[in-house]
Amino acid sequence: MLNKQRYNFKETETKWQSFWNHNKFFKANNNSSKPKFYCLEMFPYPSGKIHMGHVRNYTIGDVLARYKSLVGFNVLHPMGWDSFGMPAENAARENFSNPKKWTEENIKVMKTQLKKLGLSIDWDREISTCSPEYYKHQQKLFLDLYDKGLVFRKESYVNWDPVDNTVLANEQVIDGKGWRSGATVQRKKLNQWFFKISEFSNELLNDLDKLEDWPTKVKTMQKNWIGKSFGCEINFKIDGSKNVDTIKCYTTRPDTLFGFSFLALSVDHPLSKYYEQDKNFIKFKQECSKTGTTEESIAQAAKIGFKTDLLAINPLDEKIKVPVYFANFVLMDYGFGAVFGCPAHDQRDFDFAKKYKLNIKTVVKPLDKDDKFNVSDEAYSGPGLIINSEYLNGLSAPEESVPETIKILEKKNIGKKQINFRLKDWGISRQRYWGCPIPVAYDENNQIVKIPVKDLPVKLPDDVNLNINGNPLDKESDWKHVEIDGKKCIRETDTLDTFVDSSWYFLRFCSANNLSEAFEKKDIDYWMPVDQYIGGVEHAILHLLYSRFFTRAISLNNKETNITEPFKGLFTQGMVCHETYKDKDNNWKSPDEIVSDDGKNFYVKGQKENFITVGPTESMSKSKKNTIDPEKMIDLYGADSVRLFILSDSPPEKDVQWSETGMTSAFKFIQKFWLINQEIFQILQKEKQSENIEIDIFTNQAIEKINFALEKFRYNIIIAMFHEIYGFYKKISDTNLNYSNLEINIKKILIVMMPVIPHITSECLDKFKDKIDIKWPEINKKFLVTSKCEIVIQVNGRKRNTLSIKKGATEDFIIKNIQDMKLIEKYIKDKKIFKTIYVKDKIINFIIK
RNA sequence: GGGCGAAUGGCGGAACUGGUAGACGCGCACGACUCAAAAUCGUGUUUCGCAAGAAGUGAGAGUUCGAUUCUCUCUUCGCCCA
Repeated sequence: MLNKQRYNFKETETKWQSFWNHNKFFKANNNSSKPKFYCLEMFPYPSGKIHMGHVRNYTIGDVLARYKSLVGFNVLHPMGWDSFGMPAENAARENFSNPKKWTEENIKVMKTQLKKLGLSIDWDREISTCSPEYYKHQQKLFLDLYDKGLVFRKESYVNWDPVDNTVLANEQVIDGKGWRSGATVQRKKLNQWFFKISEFSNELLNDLDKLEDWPTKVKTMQKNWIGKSFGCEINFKIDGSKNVDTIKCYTTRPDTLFGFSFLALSVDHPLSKYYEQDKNFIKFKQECSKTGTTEESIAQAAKIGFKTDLLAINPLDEKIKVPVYFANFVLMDYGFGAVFGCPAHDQRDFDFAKKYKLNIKTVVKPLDKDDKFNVSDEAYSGPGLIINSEYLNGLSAPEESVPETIKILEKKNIGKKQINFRLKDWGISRQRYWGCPIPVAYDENNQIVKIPVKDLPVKLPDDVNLNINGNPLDKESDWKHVEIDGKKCIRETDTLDTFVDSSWYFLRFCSANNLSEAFEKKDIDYWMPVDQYIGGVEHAILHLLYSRFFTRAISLNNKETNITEPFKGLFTQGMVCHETYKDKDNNWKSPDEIVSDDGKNFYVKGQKENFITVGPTESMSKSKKNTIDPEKMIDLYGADSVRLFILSDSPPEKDVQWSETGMTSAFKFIQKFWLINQEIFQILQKEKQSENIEIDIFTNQAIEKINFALEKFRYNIIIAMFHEIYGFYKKISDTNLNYSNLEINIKKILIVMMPVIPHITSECLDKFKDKIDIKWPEINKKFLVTSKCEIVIQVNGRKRNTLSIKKGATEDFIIKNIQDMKLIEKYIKDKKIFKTIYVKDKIINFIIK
């Protein structure tokens, strides 16, 4: 009898992981004649432990990388750590530790965890953005961009916490209040560093069309973010001041000029200098500073204005003069810091006009309304026809009216067509310790001095006092004071936004071990672009846009590199979700804190009376306590089982629901699969029988389906195929006959299962004495076409029967067969067939009356 | 408010260019093994109906011999932007 052994996943997985490790099995070769494939998943932030989102992300990538490698590509599949950032600083402050130590410990833990998943990663290329070996190159790149004029300094607003005396990131502002102090956040001007991303607005927009392997959803999001608008600038003549003749405005709706009722300026508009002595204006400006810096907070804030003594003249009708205000909803960053107000057709202007009792004149009517249409409760911003506008009347808005108005303004020489972008320059200064130091200093005249390349990297000081308000680097006087070329200077204490670190790490992977340069031309030429980038959709805008910008910025005026798009293919995976639980006191409970006797009603462990309310399935988060620890799952069920389950239930781009039963079912499959492999291996030792063509047919068809699913990221149907494969080979194995074509086919099956469950398949393949070259099997097309087919017989489009018949039959032949067999007799009895539709080898449809 | 996407059994989800709806898994039911249970294996499982049969892919219309698939309107949900 068979000696059935239970599969010891721990032993087998450890064995293969150390085999891959020691043999550097996944080392990518920089000098290969093979075609390359660069497979990259978004690198993790080392927050402590890996979570299920990582497991899903890296499993998806690993399946692809292993598949491509088996198909014959030279695969680059690296991993690194996005290791600068605030959480390290916060954690260190709380634990009186050090961000560096905290980060390095986390990396150690998470690396071990990732290795337990059996990922096919070239660990020799591991990078960490917080290491000086990484950021010294980044500092060099920063200086290069500075020399190209793509880096500049300007005054800009930050979220200021007046209690903690510190700058807050947008996500640290919750309902307009500081996350730690709870103080109302103010806007404060600081001199900050920027990347001139706006220089590439047009390119970044137009080149989206080239990205065929990106989800359209992401492309649209980027398009909207860049926000190209067509409009015009208008010079409004100003009455009532010696200081100013005209004010320049940008608008996308010049066609509503006859509805013009006020002109609004940003408090930072150059004109504000004439009001700085005015107490009321100072008070107003202070009031404005209470509004946050995000677009959302500005949109939600109550609209307030400060009326000046100026009057703006309507360029289309000089008799009309309207007041000029300073207003809190106008930003200096957009247009020229001045907007013309047309309350009837812009909700913001409408709110403002209501508040200050300004004229509201309707100049556009919806198509289904008559000329007496009047805006009353809210602005109308939809399409329509122009009314109440003299010579513009009757034009369709906006498609005819906008260009026509621009033409008129241009003729009068008071305006011109202009294109505007919503995309603003990228502010990269952070008033934080745990980030890449900006490699510049300031001399005694406060002039910028670049740190000489020979002095790079500018290293972060190791031990700093984090328990102070503001940027810890400001207080490091030893570090701050530096002598450059004999001049006494003070270092820049701002550090770089961590998005900078991740904007070029994919280039570094190509030459990860080159100590002197960030990357080498020949490596980039070979590996770039990333063939498949995989990550969460939450990075669809910023990270991807910044990376696209940075790649272009590096290539600008650079003879060495001329790449523009870093990521040829993009795939965004869904989140991992789990049910949520609350106890009777409304506290979140984690899945391992609760138990059930009947599988329906849950209570808190050890407290039978404390019943649990099962909440909706939501993405795993610590705050809702609905997380599952991947390492526990790997220890309990093994990496292959976890990989199998995380791919099995939903298509990768959709959210997947974690379930204990799903997990155990994957585990059971691995066990069953091991047993059947043992059985088949025993059978293969027996005397050979004739061949069984069904095995070839099934196997080739299964591989065909798997190939298709792999190319389209339909990984869940691969898992479904695995179950079918099991079912088929179970039947074969039950015959207990060693068909002469069994061995060759079972080997093929083991290979195509490798990308998903690499450990168990490696172990099974290893049992065969004649070690085969493990390559992705070719499909033998002759097994894909079968000689017979089933014709569906329909009557009036409804399926009534089927007919199994040789392929290629004629319509007459089929009709004869059907009539002979009386297959559909009762449906066509006493009826007349007046039409027959026949699709060869598929369907025959009788139309009767 | 705008943009994008989705909606299929008790549940997660299959169905390539319009051509047998519900693959595969979970759950459930029954059976085998067992003193019993768990585990395992087998069978069944869209709904209504004893059956013949009928209905059926969010709702409604349209195109078609034939629509989960294409077009239009609507509803609900999700994501992003405001």
